Amino acid sequence: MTLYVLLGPTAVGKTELALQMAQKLRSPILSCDSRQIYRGMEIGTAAPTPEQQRQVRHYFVGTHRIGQYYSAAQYEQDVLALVRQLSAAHPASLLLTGGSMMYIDAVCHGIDDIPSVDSEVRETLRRRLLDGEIDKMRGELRLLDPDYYLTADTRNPKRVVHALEVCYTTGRPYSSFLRNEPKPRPFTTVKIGLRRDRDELFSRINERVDAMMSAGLLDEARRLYPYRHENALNTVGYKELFRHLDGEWTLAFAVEKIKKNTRDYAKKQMTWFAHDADIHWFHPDEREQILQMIS
RNA sequence: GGUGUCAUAGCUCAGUUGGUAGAGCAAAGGACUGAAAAUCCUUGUGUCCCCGGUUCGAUUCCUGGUGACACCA
Repeated sequence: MTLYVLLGPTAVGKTELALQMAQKLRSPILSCDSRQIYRGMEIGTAAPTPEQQRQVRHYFVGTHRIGQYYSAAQYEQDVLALVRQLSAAHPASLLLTGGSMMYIDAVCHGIDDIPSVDSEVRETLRRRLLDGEIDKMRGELRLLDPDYYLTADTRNPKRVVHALEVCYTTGRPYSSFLRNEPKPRPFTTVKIGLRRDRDELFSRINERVDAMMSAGLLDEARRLYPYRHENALNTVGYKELFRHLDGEWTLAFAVEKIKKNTRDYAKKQMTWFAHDADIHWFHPDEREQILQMIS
């Protein structure tokens, strides 16, 4: 079995090409997008339209309620289970597509098995972080997991908190769970990357944000406003409009911020992908070559 | 046409009592192991409008240009 992975920065043109690839492969589409997972964020996440979803069966789109916990590790498990389930009907190949870097790696490379964090521990540490105890927490991590402390970016509170969560939940150093070895998979992966010149990509991003606004992104944000503290909505396109709805920013300013933050996100994706030597790169217009490659 | 004000980074501007300059925004680079569209780190960008003068030294002071703006005609 071959798992084709179509990846690339946001707005590069994955969705359209994925449909054609899926039809050629006679595969459903396994979406790999940490925000399209959630229901109700269709406009802001540029989710595949109902029409597109009628053409090809999509998985992992709109499957979760906003507020439901989800993670890259959960995604890894879900994809592996789905692949097992689909392999009878699709023994030769499947198509996975999206731009969530960590989710892609979770599927292709694997995330080390780390016990689930106890929810009380999580809540306690979250509270302590809010109470400004980050320095104290750093000190605790240094004692509990000196190895990790040396290499970790301890200026990033998320890194410190998560490592501590695992230490306190398991009674073992966080780093003792890290093997960083590729996990065996029942498929081989072929990664196809889409890229464009930066100017070209940035124009597309700017235009797409305008298109989202015309399509009713502001109304979508209004509907989601009551849930704005959920992690799912800590997302480009919504967080900026929430500040507008709070009266902090003018609408025009919020829209400019969405464009800017989307551009930054795209750059971040490209930085991540640049280290992956397994990716075969194409311009989205090289459709024939890509379809050739998967035949 | 006259008078005045201004001219500094891609943009908006600060500053140098004369010792070749710094903020915000924009931009660029990087990290990333269970919330990753998250979170975190790093970095400049320069004929200081042009010609000349004074000075050891001018982006800064002075003469003259050029351009923008304002007011007066």
